[in-house]
Amino acid sequence: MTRQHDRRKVTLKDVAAQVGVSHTTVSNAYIRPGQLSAALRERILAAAQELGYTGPDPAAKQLATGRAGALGFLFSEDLPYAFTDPAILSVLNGVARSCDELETDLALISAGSNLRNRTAPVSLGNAAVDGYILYSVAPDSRCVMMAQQRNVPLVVVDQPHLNGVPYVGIDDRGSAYRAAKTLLDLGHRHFGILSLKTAHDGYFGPLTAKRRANIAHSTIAMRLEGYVLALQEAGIAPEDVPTWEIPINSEDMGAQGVRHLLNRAQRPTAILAMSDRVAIGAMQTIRALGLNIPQDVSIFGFDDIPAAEGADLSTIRQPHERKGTEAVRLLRALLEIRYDRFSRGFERDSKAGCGRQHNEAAWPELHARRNAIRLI
Amino acid sequence: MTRQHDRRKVTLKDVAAQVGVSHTTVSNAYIRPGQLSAALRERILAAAQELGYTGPDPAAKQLATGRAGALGFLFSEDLPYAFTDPAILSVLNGVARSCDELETDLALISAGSNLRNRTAPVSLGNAAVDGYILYSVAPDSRCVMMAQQRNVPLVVVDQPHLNGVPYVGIDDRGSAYRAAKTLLDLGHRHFGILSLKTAHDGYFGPLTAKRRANIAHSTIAMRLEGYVLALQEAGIAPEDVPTWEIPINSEDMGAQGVRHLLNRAQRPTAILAMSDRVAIGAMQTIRALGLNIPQDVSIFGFDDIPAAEGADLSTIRQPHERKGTEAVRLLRALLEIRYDRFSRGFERDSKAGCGRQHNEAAWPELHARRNAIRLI
DNA sequence: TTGTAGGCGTTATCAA
DNA sequence: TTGATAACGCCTACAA
Repeated sequence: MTRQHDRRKVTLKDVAAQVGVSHTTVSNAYIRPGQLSAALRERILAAAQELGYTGPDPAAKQLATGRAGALGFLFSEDLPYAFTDPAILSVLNGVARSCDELETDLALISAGSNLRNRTAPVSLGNAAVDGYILYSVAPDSRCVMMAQQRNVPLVVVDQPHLNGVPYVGIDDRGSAYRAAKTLLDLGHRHFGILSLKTAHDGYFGPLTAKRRANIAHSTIAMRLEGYVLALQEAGIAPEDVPTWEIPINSEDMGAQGVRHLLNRAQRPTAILAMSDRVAIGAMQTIRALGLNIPQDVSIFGFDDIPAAEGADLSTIRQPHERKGTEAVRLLRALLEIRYDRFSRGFERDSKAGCGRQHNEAAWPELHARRNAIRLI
Repeated sequence: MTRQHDRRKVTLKDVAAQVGVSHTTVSNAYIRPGQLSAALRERILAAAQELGYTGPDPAAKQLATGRAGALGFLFSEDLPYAFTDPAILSVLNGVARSCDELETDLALISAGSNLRNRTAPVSLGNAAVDGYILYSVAPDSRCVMMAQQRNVPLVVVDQPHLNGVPYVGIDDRGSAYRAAKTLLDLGHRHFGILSLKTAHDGYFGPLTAKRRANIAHSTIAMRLEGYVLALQEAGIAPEDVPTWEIPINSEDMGAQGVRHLLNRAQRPTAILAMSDRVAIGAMQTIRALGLNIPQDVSIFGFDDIPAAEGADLSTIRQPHERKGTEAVRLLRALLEIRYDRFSRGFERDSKAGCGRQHNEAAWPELHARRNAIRLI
């Protein structure tokens, strides 16, 4: 039967026929060079070359072995945004580096444009991957459901609260607490908070109580908790701390948002920003308003992106790249267990290496730079 | 036979058995909903849900259909570098956006660490992709050979000279010519050139005649040609134009390299830099030396990365993102032809849409900003 | 509208 | 050291 393929692909069989051996032997020539004589292998490779055989077909190999040799990285963000965010890029960088070392392919999948209409990208179901790294994807996203349905190992980064799925991330709450504490220790009593988005609805405005109770991303929730906790300990009520939510993590949004914090009778002397990009944007506005940093207003960021150092911004350092490498490492561990189990035919303790892991061990560092130091 | 898989995967067959239909019908339920009654489809989907069937296995589907539904993007650079280069990121962004729209997966493959030891990444041969986009990969690289061996459609970006492979890129020579011409028209007669790497050997030094004759990346060669052509037309001999080669496209390298151009008896009044990052770095050094821009030294960049505007740097605007979308578009066209040919069983003119394409039509724009304007 | 049969290209098992 | 045979899970032309 002719089938749909007119010009048939060169296959193992063709090579086998040419050399006069079985296709198994040809397969071995590629996979287990030790299983056949060097001379024969030589002949086979030569014949393959001559026939234009390009090596085992990935799909067929994958079907036969059950492994794709690739893993997927799922973004929560639009790609256009993701590729401008230094923090995301660093994580991705770590992931890519690890994949490179492990000779594993990396498939990029963006949930971005699908978050709003709540439909998951088809890629998610189709991608030839052995497992997924979910980067900061809201747990209620369809993407997460689809990824789980794939029934492949998962690891989440910067987004816990997925049962039985290992998690890589820092102690966001503790870090935020330390940021606020640092400013408190410098004598500040009037604070303003610039919060990242609590939902995917493009909201720009005060963080209302209702929104505060329904924060989609736990990293945001944790940071907020950390700030609030420190302030409460100092006798400052959360209601008295103006908090502005911005929909996009960008300098521009920070610049706009901070205006609403400064523009009030009791002007804050200290700003807690949930990211460095936001903080850096805020600094521009602060200066544009004729205020001095840190004499008039102190500011504290989060992430320690490269630009933070140039801006002399105090911040929390995250080991972004290591988050990526850790995620790959965890995923690999899960995969090994899985394949091991299948090949040996026994059930291992499914908790081994699979349970929730935090990997928070003293990762974040506090970097107090000039701009956070209150002089008076 | 038990095979290696102990806990067998749920397959079409299982669902079919459960519902009491053939597996073809189940397949149709997923692929051609119109081919069966809505009620039956409903029953099938319910059964699938119940049994934990996660949908057609990607590998099996790929083997049966001959398509992976994914394409590969091959970097010439180390990933750590690639993810810091605004120009590359923009291209990648365009690629990713197109893939998203086409519901196609995107596999990232870095040739970086393999360029030196001249071995291609195994991923290249294993990746489940229908075609490759080669981004600025030297044509003599093993990667290119491997990619060609895969016998899948290819598109190259910023790196022509691959026979029969479509090419996406701007008119680098013409653009460089215009950059140089702009400075000439302003009255400059003493130039210095900051060249990007001509080989992957980490060389930092004057661009020798020998190196000039063996430039690995044609974009570099073209830009150099454009500069030289314009200068020659103005009666300036190439030998009289100090040219410094730097191994990495970074601000730091630009800052270091320009020192060697300025540090000579006849100090150049105009610097031609092959990238904005290099130019921006150079500007720092120029100012650090107490020289004014553009009064003492004018400078011209290439790329128009976002930072160029802030730095007030005159430059050549490249449509980075569109390069990415164009590459995907071309690749898609090739794939359609290929599949079409196979499925219809006739040979189309293989030149149709396959030959070299330049897509240069008036893409680059010249952006002359303040810093290139000579006042005297 | 549904089912049958064959094929996609490879790897794994086990016997020779 | 080599080879026959059976999966792997799905798709599709064609027959019913």
